[in-house]
Amino acid sequence: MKFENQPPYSLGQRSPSQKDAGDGGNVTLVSQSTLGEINRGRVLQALYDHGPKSRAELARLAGVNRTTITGIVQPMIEEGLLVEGEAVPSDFKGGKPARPIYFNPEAPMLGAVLLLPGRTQTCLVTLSGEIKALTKAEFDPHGDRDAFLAIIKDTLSATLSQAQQAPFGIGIASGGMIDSDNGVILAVNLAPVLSGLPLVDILQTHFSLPVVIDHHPRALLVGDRWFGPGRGQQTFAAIYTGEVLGGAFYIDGRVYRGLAGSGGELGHTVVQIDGELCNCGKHGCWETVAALPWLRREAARLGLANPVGVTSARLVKEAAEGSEAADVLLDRYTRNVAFGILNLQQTLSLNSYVLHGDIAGGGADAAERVKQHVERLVRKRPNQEISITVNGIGEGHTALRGAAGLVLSSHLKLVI
Amino acid sequence: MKFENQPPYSLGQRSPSQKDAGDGGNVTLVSQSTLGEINRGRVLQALYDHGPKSRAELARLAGVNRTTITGIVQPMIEEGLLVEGEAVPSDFKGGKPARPIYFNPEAPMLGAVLLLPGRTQTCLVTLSGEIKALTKAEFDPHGDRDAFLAIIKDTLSATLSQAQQAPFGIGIASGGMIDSDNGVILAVNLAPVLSGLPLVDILQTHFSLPVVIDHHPRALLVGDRWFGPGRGQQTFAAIYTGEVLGGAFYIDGRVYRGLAGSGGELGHTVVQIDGELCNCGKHGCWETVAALPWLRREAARLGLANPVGVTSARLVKEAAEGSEAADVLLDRYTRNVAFGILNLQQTLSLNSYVLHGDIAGGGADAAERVKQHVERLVRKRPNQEISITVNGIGEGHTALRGAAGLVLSSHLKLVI
DNA sequence: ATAAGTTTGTGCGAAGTACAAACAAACTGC
DNA sequence: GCAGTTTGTTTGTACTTCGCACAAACTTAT
Repeated sequence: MKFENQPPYSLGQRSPSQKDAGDGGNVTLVSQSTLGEINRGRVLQALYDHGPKSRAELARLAGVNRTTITGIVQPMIEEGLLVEGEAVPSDFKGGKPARPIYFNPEAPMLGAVLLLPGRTQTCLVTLSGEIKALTKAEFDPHGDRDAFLAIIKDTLSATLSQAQQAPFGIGIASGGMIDSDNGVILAVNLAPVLSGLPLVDILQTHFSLPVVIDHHPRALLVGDRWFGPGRGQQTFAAIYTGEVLGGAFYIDGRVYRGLAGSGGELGHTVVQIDGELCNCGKHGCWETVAALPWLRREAARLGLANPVGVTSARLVKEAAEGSEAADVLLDRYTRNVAFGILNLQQTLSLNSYVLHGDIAGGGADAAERVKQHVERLVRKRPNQEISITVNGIGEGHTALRGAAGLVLSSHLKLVI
Repeated sequence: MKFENQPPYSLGQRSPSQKDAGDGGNVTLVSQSTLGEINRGRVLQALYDHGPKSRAELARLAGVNRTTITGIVQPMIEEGLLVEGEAVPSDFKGGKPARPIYFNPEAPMLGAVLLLPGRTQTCLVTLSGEIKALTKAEFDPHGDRDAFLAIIKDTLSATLSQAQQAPFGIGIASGGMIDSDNGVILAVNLAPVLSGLPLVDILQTHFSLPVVIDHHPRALLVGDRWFGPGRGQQTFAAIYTGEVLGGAFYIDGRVYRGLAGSGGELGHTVVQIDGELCNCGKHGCWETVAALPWLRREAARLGLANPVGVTSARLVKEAAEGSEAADVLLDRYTRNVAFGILNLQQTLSLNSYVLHGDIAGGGADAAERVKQHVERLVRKRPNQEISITVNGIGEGHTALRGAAGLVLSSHLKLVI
């Protein structure tokens, strides 16, 4: 038959942003090789989420045949990524003892770099999250690009020289605007030396290792996911407050990036249309009312001592000691933080938020205040409890583990 | 070896919302049957996105072997879902003529229901998007549940009786708060008779057909995706303005739902912390400044004639005729609409927005104004153009096609 | 009219991966 | 020592994609 007299297959006009892709465009079939990779990644992810497990336990968790699991894990045992543990006496009457499987401590490690304006840290991270060979350095944020590259290469070389074997790759967490698809630091206002730097290509060429980069809040999220309170969760968000405000989300088992890593600019969502001028040029951004500059300016207005040194941790402490001004300011600040989380919750229903940075410094008390404000604002849904926690691990360490986790995600295909 | 002396595999405490799932929890491996289903769905999706294609063309698009495509499509031709078209003379010198493949016009159709307060429409939709057997009915929004169920069953029966064979299933688009996982209408403020109704189970039992339900803006999105300006796109959003404001997003090839369909309550994200009281109980929601109530109240304030009849279409027309008040009001209104899109863009970088409802009634002019406001507010990223279009198809028809598309998504596994 | 060249669609066997069943190994309790 | 149970391994089957060769159907040149 002829395919004529059919209604046009696009009944509305196509929008201009995405006309037909070229050959081999967005049609992706899954091959059997890909199937194998997907399943290997999911087995490894299950070990991250559930800890050491035997083949039979993994088979039960996945609802598949024991021989399927053996077929998946045996090659990884043989190549040294996984190792078999000692037999565990059974909980049952009789029964062959189970042999749990987990990551080989002698497997290659992961390289990690944290890039902050003017300073950098590098380290190695084991597959189970231990940090080794931590090295720190400083650089001139307005200095010469070649000088910076020499410093970063030297610092990384010092770190990598302490590994017995080549790591799987190097992950980089950086502030600023990052193009994570092309591995380029687009702009860092506080460290112009970094702006425009194709750091991934440079380091890949220099070290002959895979290199991945993402921006700092997303690295925090990945750190939460693999080694912190997000472990085993399918959906949650990381929110960072400090001099600036940022966030990232993990949705249905994937880090949300948006096009070229541009998603998640939460600090510049607007919560007060006619609010104060933001440094991005707009008015009333969430960052203008939920970051340290606002907090310190209000502390000065309320007459708190040494306002430039005010932090959430200090306010929690002073409120506990009876200071009403501290209590009032902390309440207003946590309410402002809550507005952005409310908008995120209304938009995406993530239900679980991990706080980092200054607000995390306020501990469980600050988190509980934020949670109470969010619950007052969000319309309740059946069976949907909102969780707001803090990541109690030191800031640099979460970001470094997160940078390492970027390598896990891309190299071991732990996330599909 | 023993797995002792290892760092605890959760270095931070887990947040309380999602402890370890039960057996068979969130570990999902992919089997070869699933692989086949995924690939069949992707081939069908490619036909939706690209129109009739031959096996060789599909193989090129997907980057796989021609025998792979033959193995996938032949069973669907044999079972009547697809059909081979007439040979198309080659563009080349020589070469066997290609046989394009597309949906069989005699394949089963899709059932669709649109549920609005007090009225309903049902129809059949062909796989290529034609609407047939459209039936309308009214019901008492405060009436008796059994009376309503009788009306909906009768209306659907009338529609389904005009199909030569049983449709694939029935999709329902409804206003209000919907639990799309369990198929329950949780609450509809303007039609209390629907609140708490497990409509999916009721209709599945009555008609012995698969039934799916989702809320109205998401059905609009699905309609855009399969049959409208979203066709072939991997990422875009649908925004609906009217008496209320709502939206939905399609991200990386999937409809975003959030837990039990709760994501996407865009109307109740806050854009003005100390703004006017919203009917949800909060202050300053996007809906309070970007829906018809605000528009009509401001029209009255500005002294426009017949303010209760003001719409975007009317303002566009009057502004074109020289009314400065209309022009000013339209500009303020499109700016308010732009704030919510700005926040969505900052959060998710969707880049492509399809407008529905009243704002779409303002046509390309209103869309262009919204776009200009958004572009003034959003910080430019390299290679990221923002597109804002309107879906020019009649409102009811997009939603009905969207309801039908819900069946496509779930029954034919066109979206993974 | 025939042959060369090209593209599409089909047939056949190989490869990769999961599944089912049976069996061996390793235990507990009687 | 044997029955019962669980874990891990072996063997063969099933499903799906891939590679290669060949048939079919055309255009162009001789």
